[in-house]
Amino acid sequence: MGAERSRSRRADATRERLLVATEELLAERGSHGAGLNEVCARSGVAYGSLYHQFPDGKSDLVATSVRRSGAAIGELLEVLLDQMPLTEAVAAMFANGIATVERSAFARGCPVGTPAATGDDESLRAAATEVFVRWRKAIAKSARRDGRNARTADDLAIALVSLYEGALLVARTERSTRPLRAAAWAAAALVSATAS
Amino acid sequence: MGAERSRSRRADATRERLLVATEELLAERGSHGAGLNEVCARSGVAYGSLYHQFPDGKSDLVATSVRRSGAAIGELLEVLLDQMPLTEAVAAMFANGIATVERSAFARGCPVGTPAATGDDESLRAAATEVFVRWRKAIAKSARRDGRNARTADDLAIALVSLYEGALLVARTERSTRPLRAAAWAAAALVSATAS
DNA sequence: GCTAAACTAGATAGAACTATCTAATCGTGG
DNA sequence: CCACGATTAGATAGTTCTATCTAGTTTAGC
Repeated sequence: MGAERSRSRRADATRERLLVATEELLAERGSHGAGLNEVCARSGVAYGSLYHQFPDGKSDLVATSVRRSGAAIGELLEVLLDQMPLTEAVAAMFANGIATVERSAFARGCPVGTPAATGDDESLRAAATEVFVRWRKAIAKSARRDGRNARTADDLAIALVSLYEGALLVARTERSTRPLRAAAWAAAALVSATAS
Repeated sequence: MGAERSRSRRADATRERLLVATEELLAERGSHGAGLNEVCARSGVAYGSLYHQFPDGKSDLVATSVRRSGAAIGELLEVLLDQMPLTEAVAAMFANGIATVERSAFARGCPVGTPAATGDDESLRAAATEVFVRWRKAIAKSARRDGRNARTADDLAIALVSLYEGALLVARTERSTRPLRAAAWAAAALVSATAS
């Protein structure tokens, strides 16, 4: 799979700036609300460059952004799960979610879930699905290590991802971290309730 | 508050058709993805009528739709919570969510959460917040009846709403009811884990 | 049944968005 | 250090979106 084509340093920097701006906008307004004009304005990259870097246009840019954001969060999650027990890693992820919404004054939600919520585009949907599956697999693996059976571990992992996404959505809507704190508490209760 | 201005039967029917179409589109694509053109096309109502019925335009239409959908779901929830124990009512709500996404072939999510996820509009945000608060209050009341203290009841209620919204989002993204089934299982576990 | 108000219809203006195209600039291998 | 491919810039075309405007139709009260 996908050995990345080598690119110049300059091009990489441009891609990076475009993807950062796209990720922000997607987390704020979803896929329909993220206009390419604003992506360019925020990133300081010219319109033409966008289509050079992402020849398939918006669809390409959005799917790449979702995969990238999702991979970054996934890596963090995997590192945490390797270093500490499930309970603590889950708590850390919710703390991270709280930090995200607070830093942006409740403007930004999840850079994967927010665009996925509104996406009528198949490549976006596929990218978001891959991301959710990766997250879930990492959690399920840790849950099995603690002695849970495969089915319980999977269900727990899926529920934790859903809870995280939902709590970010509600928190951003209500402009309050309370939903995230309540969800973190519930996640902990869920983890211990399903402990072997 | 708000005694509704009396309206003709015809006007009520027009409003109704507009709101139904808007609710569908919002649940499918969020607020930015729901174009007024398509609202009119789906409802068979002319463009001008829309602005007669909703003089403040899209903002007005969307907020009204969110409030209406939210009230309908809230009423169902309240009725269920009055008729059966919390566990069963929660299970019924998740079953209802499964039916919704299946009936629409995974095209529609929550008519409140989906637009809220992408909303940069204050009236939409306020409407969605009211809806979430209503749902949560109904659940918390039932949870307190079962002997939970106020804090636990509130946190449980908030978490259940978040879990529901997140599971709908993930289920629609993955085109699978599995996230909703896992979330229903987790919700039941959460309810019994917090039982007095 | 007639009149006035409420409602509906469809055209249109103006802004925003995606995508494309041409010219200019950069930077790296020979 | 020069020449050529890779990259960037900004203008522009064609859609689609929101909102408004004017004319026509229906409903309800007297």
